[in-house]
Amino acid sequence: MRKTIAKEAILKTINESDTALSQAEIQAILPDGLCNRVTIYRVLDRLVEEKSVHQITNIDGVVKYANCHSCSTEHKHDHIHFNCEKCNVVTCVEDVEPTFKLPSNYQINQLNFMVSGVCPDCLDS
Amino acid sequence: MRKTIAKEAILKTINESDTALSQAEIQAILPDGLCNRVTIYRVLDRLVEEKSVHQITNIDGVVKYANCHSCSTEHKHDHIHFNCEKCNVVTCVEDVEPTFKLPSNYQINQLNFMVSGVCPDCLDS
DNA sequence: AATTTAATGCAACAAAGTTGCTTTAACAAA
DNA sequence: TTTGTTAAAGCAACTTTGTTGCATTAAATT
Ligand SMILES: [Mn+2]
Ligand SMILES: [Mn+2]
Ligand SMILES: [Zn+2]
Ligand SMILES: [Zn+2]
Repeated sequence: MRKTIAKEAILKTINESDTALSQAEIQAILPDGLCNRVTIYRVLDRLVEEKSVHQITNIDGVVKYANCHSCSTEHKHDHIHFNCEKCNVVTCVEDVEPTFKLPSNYQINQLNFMVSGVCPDCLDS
Repeated sequence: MRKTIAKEAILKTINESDTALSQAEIQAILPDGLCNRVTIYRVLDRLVEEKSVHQITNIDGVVKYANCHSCSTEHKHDHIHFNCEKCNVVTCVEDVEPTFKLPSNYQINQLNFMVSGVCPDCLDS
């Protein structure tokens, strides 16, 4: 994957954010005119394929992207994600990995665990 | 909520299915011309509000609807859902409820736990 | 049977994402 | 440094999916 202005800016946006971002949110953050909206879609696809970012599907169906925090050895993204219904923010709860026991005759490729409610910040205010 | 032909047919379709169904899938199952596609959207919204069916957001963002199986006392839907990448079917794995420990300063309203991979049926074939 | 109003049908609209194709620019080789 | 190759970007058109407004229909209550 070539090191283009759009790719660098989008990856930087995701990595500097402490919440998961959608295409629309990334577009809003990027300097106006930095790149076409189609380019954002295409760069995001490539970043996911390249395993440079994680993909989360929010409880409302909107796809969000988050930085790979501790994926140096292995690309892993099995923690819980929290969707705040007040501030509409999705965060990686990196230290909370759920446990569950599916029968062994299921082949597991991917997890998407969403918890929705009200975040600590919105609760005390 | 009034007992209409569309509502009865849609609820029956969901209840008779052993997999979760999307609006598009329900529309394909219903007899042609039974009701307008907009009606399906509106009936589904009401069935969810009325707590007659459960709502699941698949890993691809598509919303699916499943019957309330053991919700006579309480409307609860915290088990895992499995998305098969081969047969493209979403099933409720009713007996597998994940455990996780979020800090108490999170207010939890709703869960959406998806596991994606290959289902037992598709594995041995 | 008459009344009320929830529910439906239909058309138009809106949001979100995709595709085809031309042009641009990253980057490697000469 | 120039040249060639092709991935990536821009742009317009399109598709898909879901929503809204409003007139009409039909459930349910009296
Ligand atoms: Mn995450
Ligand atoms: Mn279920
Ligand atoms: Zn919040
Ligand atoms: Zn399958």
